[in-house]
Amino acid sequence: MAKEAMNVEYIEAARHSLSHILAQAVCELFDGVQLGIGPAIDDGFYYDFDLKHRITEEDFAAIETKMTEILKTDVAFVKRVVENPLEFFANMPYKLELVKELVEAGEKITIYESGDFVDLCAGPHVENMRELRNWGFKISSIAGAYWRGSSDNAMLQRVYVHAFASRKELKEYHAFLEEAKKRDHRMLGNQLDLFFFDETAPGMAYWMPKGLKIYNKLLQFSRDVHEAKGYQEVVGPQLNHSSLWVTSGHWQHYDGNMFKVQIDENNVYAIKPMNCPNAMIMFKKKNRSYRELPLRFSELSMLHRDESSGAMHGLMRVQAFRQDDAHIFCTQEQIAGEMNGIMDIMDYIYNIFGLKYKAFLSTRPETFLGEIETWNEAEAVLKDVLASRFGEDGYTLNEGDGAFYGPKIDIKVYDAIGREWQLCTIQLDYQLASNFELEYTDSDGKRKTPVVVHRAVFGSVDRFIGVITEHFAARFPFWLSPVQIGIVPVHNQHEEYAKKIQDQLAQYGFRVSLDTSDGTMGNKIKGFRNELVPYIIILGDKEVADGKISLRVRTGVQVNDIELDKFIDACLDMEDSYKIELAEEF
RNA sequence: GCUGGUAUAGCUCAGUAGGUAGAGCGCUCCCUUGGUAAGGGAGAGGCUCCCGAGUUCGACUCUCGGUACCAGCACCA
Repeated sequence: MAKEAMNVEYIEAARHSLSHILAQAVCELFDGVQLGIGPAIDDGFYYDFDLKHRITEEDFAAIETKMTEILKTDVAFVKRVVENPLEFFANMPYKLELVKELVEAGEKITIYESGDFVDLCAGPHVENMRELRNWGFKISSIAGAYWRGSSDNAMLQRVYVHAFASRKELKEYHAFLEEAKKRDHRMLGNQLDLFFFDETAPGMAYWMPKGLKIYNKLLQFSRDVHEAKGYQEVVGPQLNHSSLWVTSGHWQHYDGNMFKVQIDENNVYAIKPMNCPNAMIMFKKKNRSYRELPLRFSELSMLHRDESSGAMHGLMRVQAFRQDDAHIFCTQEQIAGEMNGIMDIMDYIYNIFGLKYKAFLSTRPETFLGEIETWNEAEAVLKDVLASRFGEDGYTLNEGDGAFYGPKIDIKVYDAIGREWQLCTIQLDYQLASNFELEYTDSDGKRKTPVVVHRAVFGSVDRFIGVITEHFAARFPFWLSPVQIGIVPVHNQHEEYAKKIQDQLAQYGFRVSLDTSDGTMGNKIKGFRNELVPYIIILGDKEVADGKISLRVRTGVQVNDIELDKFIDACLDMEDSYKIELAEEF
């Protein structure tokens, strides 16, 4: 490959070439190494190994040194077709498994040789190791990884390496990771006293007063938005008898993820992991007419899911959480309208938070329930909606990735270090309504089964708080800040005036904190700044005399001689229109 | 669940080649009456150093088991 083309393909080829160097280094340093695979990834590459020796961080330096030595040999990467691949790879069980499949598929088997090292590989590679001399690389971690991504297989040792076209870029990447660490919502949540976890309730957050303020603000926001869009909020039982879960299919398909409560020998209840079955029961409570459709039930109830121990991750993956859930009962003809309605809400909400997102459409899997025509029709509708909003190529199609009961649209956003999190999900369901024998009377007097749409925009409210904590680096917009305004009197003789200002602000419902403790004003300002309070009002002789206020904005801007009314107007504006930026002029 | 790692004061962390433990921040009190990110001093706080067993005269330190958390894999109908 041409070196001058430092494009995505070249970078991938270079990273992949480096993965061969890594594999060669590991083979030279340790005995009995069996090779798995070693692809390029977003920030470098990895290679999977099977060997007796447990690779630890202490080995990293030696491996890196060996890699550098190998690179200095200036050896070319040479591609060759293997004539008798099954013999060639006879002593390499993992490679052999891959080769067998390739041979069966009628593929030619190619290898790349770089000096003494040979690896099964389709390429492409750089031409010569010389090209990699200036690359910056560093082993980042070692972790277990299942062969071919299946937990039925052996676990190999995966060595992750960060690799960039220059040492400078590598350094910049490490700086980025450092920055990202500072945004970690688990650290910020603890530091700012928003939430925490206790060993006695893994994956279930304790929400402290300041964190709960954010939480409740989001719930209120969600309620306001959805009520305006014709949703009606409901609440179903937290604990439901197993018979309900048998009807819904969860007992059969979601068994391992439900917390159960044994009442007596014959009765087991499960804490709900989802709201849907309760929504079905609420629909079924009375005879429904087509005139009621689309019927939109929203629900913000607590959900519990028994997750496997390694899955938990701060607020991003928890065992107890709330979805801003809703179930829409509609006709097949109403699907497009409902989809657009949901996407409107999603777009409106994500814009308020300044979140960039990506859409994914998952279509009919191999095993599915229902009529194939219904599926095709539904998928066509979803594609239309997505194409009209994002363009034909503006979304990702995951063929065959849908649930067995219907296709779905997922929306993903990214956290501080680029980890991907699913927030919004919209799922069409052709199964649940018939499981529960839901019907409505259509205009022709016939009884018909409604289509069910499951949807959430925040996804999990808890996860959403995790994402926006990192997104804003805990510098929340004015309307979401637990404490919006801090007041620091220069001297305690100014406290009376400060109290007056506080009262006036509180009249508008703003969350104001007046610091009348013994500390110095420098310390008080420090306190509010560490708390990331949007505005600090400082009041001394000058302000008392003029009847005004002076302000320290979280951005660092200092503004003096402000009339309180002007400041209040600005605050009301930020509050009512959910502004992200803080006003700096009054 | 799997592989590897971590667990010491409210927080961030240090520490003991095995002899019951420290710093900074925070907290309390005193002095300081101060104009935009750390004024000075004193003090309290661990007595199960995550939990349980074992080795030992003696375990926070070593061994084994458990739990939680961290990185990754698997999982996320």
